[in-house]
Amino acid sequence: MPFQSIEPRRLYRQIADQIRTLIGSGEFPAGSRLPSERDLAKQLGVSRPSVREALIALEVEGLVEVRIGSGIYALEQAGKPVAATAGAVEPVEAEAGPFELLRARYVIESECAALAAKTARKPQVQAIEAALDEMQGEMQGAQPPLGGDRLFHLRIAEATGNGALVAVVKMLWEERTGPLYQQLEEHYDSPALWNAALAEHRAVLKAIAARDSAAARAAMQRHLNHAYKRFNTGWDNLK
Amino acid sequence: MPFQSIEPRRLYRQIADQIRTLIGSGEFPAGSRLPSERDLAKQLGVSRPSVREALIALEVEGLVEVRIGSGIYALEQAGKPVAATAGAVEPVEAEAGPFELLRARYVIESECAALAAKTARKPQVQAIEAALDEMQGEMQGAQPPLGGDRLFHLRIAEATGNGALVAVVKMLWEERTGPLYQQLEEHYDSPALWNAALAEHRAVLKAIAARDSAAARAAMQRHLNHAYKRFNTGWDNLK
DNA sequence: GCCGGCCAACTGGTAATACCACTTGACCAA
DNA sequence: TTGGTCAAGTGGTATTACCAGTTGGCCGGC
Repeated sequence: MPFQSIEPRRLYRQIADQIRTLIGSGEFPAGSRLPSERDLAKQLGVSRPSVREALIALEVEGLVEVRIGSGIYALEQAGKPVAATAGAVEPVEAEAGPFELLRARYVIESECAALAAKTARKPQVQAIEAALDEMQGEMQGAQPPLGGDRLFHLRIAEATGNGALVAVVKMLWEERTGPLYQQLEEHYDSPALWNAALAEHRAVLKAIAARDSAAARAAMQRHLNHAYKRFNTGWDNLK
Repeated sequence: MPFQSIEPRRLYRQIADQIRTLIGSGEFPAGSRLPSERDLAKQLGVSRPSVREALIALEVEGLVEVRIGSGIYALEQAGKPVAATAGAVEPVEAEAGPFELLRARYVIESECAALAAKTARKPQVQAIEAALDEMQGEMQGAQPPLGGDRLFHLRIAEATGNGALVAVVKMLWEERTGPLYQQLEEHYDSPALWNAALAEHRAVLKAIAARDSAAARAAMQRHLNHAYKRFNTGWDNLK
């Protein structure tokens, strides 16, 4: 019984999503003026306060600028999640956002696992175990174990004792909130796949508990490699 | 005539600032429930819609969580620079900020160099060379070649073709702005040390240009290891 | 013709109010 | 103990109104 938590997304978020999409798709180019709050409310069939709430959310995100008495203007999207970090040189091989992230995690988290195997003590190992337990608990509740999954990877980073690495892993994980990612999550969301992920997690934990640095690195590499492949099939299905 | 633009900060921002301060000062500890929207409006002397707008701004920033029918709750402040990322478990080996960062860079940038050796093409190699030239130019001007140094490491990350890795390297570099770091920079700032760093950079570049992945990794490790030691002597001198 | 000021239309800013849906906890009955 | 109901409190949304700022056109004067 795959109950997915009933979560009536609040109106202002739905409105913000729509406007965000319109800006992203070039419907409202950077610098252009959007319709007035009243017009937006009318066109969207919602009240003006709701539109205002959505606009404030977008303003905080830095997507639009509100000028009193003048109107609402779309802004340059300087700080796109990650991809927009185009350097002075053209990219070598363009890779879509989610896959970029997974490759980066492959590189970084494998080394984290290797390091953790050297530095982790009992409390750290227990913390990782607890994350696995939470993951399993979520799965028994027929929920996608996203919380436990995240916790597992963070705990390993924490076990390195290096706050900067924790911050990096956390940062990469935050990127999973993008819309593209969420579509892929759905393809990923089957009990069989999650069970596979859980088993791979256990292998990583086992290597860390055994202080086997090379094995921990290899296990994490295997895990993220599989995740990459699983996403890839989901990607193909989307097209 | 230092006119500062008359900018009547919008009400919702003022309200958000106040609440943000209260959360930051521990008045509303993480997890605690804030007064209801109606109470906040009454206490602040503003209307409820304005309070709602402020709360939505804070919600987008990740400072509070709004639960329908229940109330508003202060959240953990996860996103502080780096150090405040105290995990649920006590750190293994406490390490001061700058050394944490260098260790993290050691792990991550070594792999970046190894990857770059595989993926870099001529334009990327030339971009790295340009960064070295800039570094050398700054040194001839008797300046600490911070700009060129940063550029060198960023160019290597860009040469991997992975935007996420670029973002990570950039993020770690930003942390160099801390006060503690700057004190150390002074100790680091001698022509002899910078010349050593430049030579190490060249070794990395040579390996990447030669498509030698393992050598690139080793060269970068050597470089950051030396940086670590140089900082360490500076650290001892401080005490 | 050109410049200045005025004014009206439009825009966002804020407030007040009302009603709905949800959560919570107390209370009560089986 | 269990479950159910119910009322109070909470956030969600809509409606309405009015204020204050911006904008652009109009019209007078120079």
